[in-house]
Amino acid sequence: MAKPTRDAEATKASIIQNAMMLFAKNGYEATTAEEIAKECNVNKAMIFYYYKNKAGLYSAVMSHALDAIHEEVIESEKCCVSPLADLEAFIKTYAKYCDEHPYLPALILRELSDSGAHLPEMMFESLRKLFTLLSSILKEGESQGIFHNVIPMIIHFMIVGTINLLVTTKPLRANAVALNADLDTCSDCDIDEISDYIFTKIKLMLEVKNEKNPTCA
Amino acid sequence: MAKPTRDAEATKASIIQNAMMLFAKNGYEATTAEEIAKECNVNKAMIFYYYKNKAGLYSAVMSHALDAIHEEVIESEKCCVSPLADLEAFIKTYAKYCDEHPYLPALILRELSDSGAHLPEMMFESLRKLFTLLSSILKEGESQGIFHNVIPMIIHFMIVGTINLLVTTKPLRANAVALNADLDTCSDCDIDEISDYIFTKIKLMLEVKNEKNPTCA
DNA sequence: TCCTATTAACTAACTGGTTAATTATAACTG
DNA sequence: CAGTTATAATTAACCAGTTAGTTAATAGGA
Repeated sequence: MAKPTRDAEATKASIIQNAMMLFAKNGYEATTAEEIAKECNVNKAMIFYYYKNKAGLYSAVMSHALDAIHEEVIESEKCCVSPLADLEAFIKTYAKYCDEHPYLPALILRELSDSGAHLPEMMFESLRKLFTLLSSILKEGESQGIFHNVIPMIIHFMIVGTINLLVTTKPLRANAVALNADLDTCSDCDIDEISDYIFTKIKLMLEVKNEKNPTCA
Repeated sequence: MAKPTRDAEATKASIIQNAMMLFAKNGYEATTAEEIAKECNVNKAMIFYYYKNKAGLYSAVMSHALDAIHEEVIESEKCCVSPLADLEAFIKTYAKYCDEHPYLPALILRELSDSGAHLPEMMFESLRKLFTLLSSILKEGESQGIFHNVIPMIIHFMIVGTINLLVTTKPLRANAVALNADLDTCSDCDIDEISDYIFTKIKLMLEVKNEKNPTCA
């Protein structure tokens, strides 16, 4: 069937998608309603028709993105074999999703750097769910005696922050190498190497017991 | 001596300081020239007189901030006792500086999440210097056989990213606890605990040799 | 006097948001 | 099923407020 001349769902979805891309690329303030409308060949008024105002659109975009990643991570992790396997699933799924949807980490980073200035309640919820998920994995690992000396909030930012930064700075790092060849910005590292490395290192960090002088039995 | 009625240096410095604060708090686009001018009791035209345009001011602000932190880290680290001590100095100095100047991490995060979209050359240089510093510490440690399996770029983002996020989200995390008491967002952690924890964990992560099965001797 | 610092007033461009009119479509009706 | 109607989707034109940047005039100090 040919696509209908008017299709509310398609229009709404198109607005969300293009807005997400533009918000991520240029930030909230620098992105104009007209720009978004032009990008998806839709009249500007449609944005206000469907999302009331710019803040409403932003809120919709963020919830959409965060819920999507949360679902993905939940999905991959429902196995519950062991805290270690869950941790690995968390890291790798999060990394892979970010790599495939690079606007997401940019949006999250920007929002966090505002300290949630215009962070809608709904979005805050979604962010919190992700943290709660990792937190429970870490605490389970600690109670099983696998992980030691865990501060979930710090570990969470260590994982999520590192991945977000590596994904968002990908073009920047490639550019840096072009300007200065003897600078190793890991610009060739693909996302699998990166998430593998992060998992390996976080694992080490959590598994070793005595922080000052690691001794073996 | 009484402060002169006209003092170019003081005016310039005042503009930089207040602009830094406002850019960090509200972002580049959301900060207006008039707002900055009002904040430092200076005529708006002075901003354009001294910094040509908004982008010029932003560039000046960023260089100023980044050079300051770089100098601070260099200063504390000139001891060169050992890679481990240098690493500790790097982490703790960076963390302390961020805590004392919380606009800096917000600015850096925002800029990185743009992937340096309007990142001026000058500022890029300053960011690079910081990375080069840590990189040389890590490589020295590796060549001395203290650190193992180091990818400087990832470790750099792990350290700097974690600290930046923890500093910028401080108010957000406090707020989260107020809304949901059984959520541990590390809102009471002070910067010394945090940097100590990060150093301890990064140390573990780098010192243990075999990633798969850590063995001793 | 001459140069630098400073100001108030101005403008041209842009932005979020509105509105009244228009079109497509589905539902109803006889 | 043709024709009517109600309503949801879409548009173009517009508005009021804001913003970066300019300019011409002025005041202070060496």
